[in-house]
Amino acid sequence: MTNKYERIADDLRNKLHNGELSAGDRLDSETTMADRYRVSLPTLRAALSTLKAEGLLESRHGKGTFVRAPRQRIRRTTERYQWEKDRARATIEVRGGTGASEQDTGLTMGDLEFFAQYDKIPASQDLASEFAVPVGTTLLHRVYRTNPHGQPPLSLIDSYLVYDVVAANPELLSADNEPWPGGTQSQLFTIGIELDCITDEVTARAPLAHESELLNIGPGVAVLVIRKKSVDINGRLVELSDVVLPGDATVASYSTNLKRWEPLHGDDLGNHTGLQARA
Amino acid sequence: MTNKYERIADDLRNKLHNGELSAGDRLDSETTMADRYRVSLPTLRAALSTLKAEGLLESRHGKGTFVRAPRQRIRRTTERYQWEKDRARATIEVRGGTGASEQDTGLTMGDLEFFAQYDKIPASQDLASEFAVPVGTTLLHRVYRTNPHGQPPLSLIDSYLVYDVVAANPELLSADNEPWPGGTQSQLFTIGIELDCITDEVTARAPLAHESELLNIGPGVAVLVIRKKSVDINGRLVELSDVVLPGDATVASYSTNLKRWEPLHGDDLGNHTGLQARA
DNA sequence: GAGTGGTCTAGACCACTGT
DNA sequence: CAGTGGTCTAGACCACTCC
Repeated sequence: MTNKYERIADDLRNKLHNGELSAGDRLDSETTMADRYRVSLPTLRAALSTLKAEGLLESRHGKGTFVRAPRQRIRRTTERYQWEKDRARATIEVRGGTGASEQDTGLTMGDLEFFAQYDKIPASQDLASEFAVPVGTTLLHRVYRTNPHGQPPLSLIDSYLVYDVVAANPELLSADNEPWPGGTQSQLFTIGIELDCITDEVTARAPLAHESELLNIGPGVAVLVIRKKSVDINGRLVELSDVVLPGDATVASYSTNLKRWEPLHGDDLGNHTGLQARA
Repeated sequence: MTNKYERIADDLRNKLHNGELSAGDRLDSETTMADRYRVSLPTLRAALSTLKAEGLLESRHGKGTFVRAPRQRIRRTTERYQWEKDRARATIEVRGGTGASEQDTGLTMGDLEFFAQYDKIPASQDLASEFAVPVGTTLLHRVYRTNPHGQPPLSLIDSYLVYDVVAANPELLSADNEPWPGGTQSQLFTIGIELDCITDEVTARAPLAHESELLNIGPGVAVLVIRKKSVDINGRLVELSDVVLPGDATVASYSTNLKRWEPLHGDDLGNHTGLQARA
């Protein structure tokens, strides 16, 4: 904490916590703050940039630096995986407006603008080993963006399938049929695939340049990256999605239900609650 | 991409991807690279800092800037929640060296140095609403750090319990009894609490200054934050942990098993696979 | 046009690492 | 000691926003 810019950042963080600065407020201009703290402009900007990375501040070019309102967090649960499976075989009327978007954002179609784009790519090392196919195997690559009405996207999704597998139904090869009623599991049903298990692998990292631009977050705001792996009832990975979500506007929720304890045996004389082992 | 520092960052990113630079390599000094790219030193440093934020580079004061070896990722699964519950009531001999650390890192005690610290705090607004108690209610605050043998910690854990609830067993009020054999669920068992469900709420953000220092990650490398909520069989939240993990060295894995489809009724004549609703 | 943040420069001094 | 990255300064010019 001997650094000037960390001290300034701490000072501003305090003002945010104790309410001296609150959501939407405009800070003084960079030059006036630099004067006030008696530091040079780049030093003050270093302080601001750490706060921007933490998602506390946001600066708008030509207007000023503002206290960021804590973003409404989108809750992403796994319940919809089962929900989607239950509807995958429903009639077209029931599947209705339920698109692939919902599967990964948890929002309903009515709230969303939908964008999808398909292309064919050769499997990279990474993807080839995930799908257990040779490197270079043709994959169907699907890109999804879902924006709530003109706002920046809530998620960037790159979905991959083995091309020869989905080619069994040519309707699945064109983005023109998106949003597909019932989502990905409904698409897979048309080629006889039933999912058994979906695993989310969650990591965090700094956004790439194009991600921070698309998601409209500062270059320092972290993103949550979910690699979603869909395995069918034969134990084969059939679909893989990399979902990129703004870290400050998302919470991924995962519940684990635990089995109830069986009654303990009366004749078991061990030490079940204490700290010391018996001699 | 018209910025100089982004172009430099892209150029270096390419060299990393095509193998021109590989893990452990030392880059040229900042002044040399600034000359080569014909930019000023601060500009070149801006390029490096974005790559450091992405976890691709790491600089060591006085030595140079190095290509970071992709960190071994620790896999954090939820299986150990059930595993821990199964052993919570076991004899002291069985619980053996299984400490609270394991619950949140997935490593075994043998690999770890253990640090625990307890104190009493009044409930903040946030925690009070989580526990459904009045603001200011006394909580037991437990801090855990678990280092693999002299290395930086893999996780920073802040655990909270309602003080009056755990006070039923005074042994639970002192860090001297850590690591408690069998972990938190075993501790809770001594005061008659059985867990029913554990929910992980996962978000991502930039690290705070002390977090990046403790975890030994650059100030830009994102962290994964897991708020783990343990609910007992009466539906009451009994324990809450905020777990901070280095984003580039962790993958949290969550599996959802799906129920098998029932056979479809033969008399159901709807459109189950096509795209068009029937007139 | 005045004020704002975004980018960039050309230096300076310090702290840390090796020999 | 020389070389490295970490911090800091005092400017400059540009792009954007609002009046």
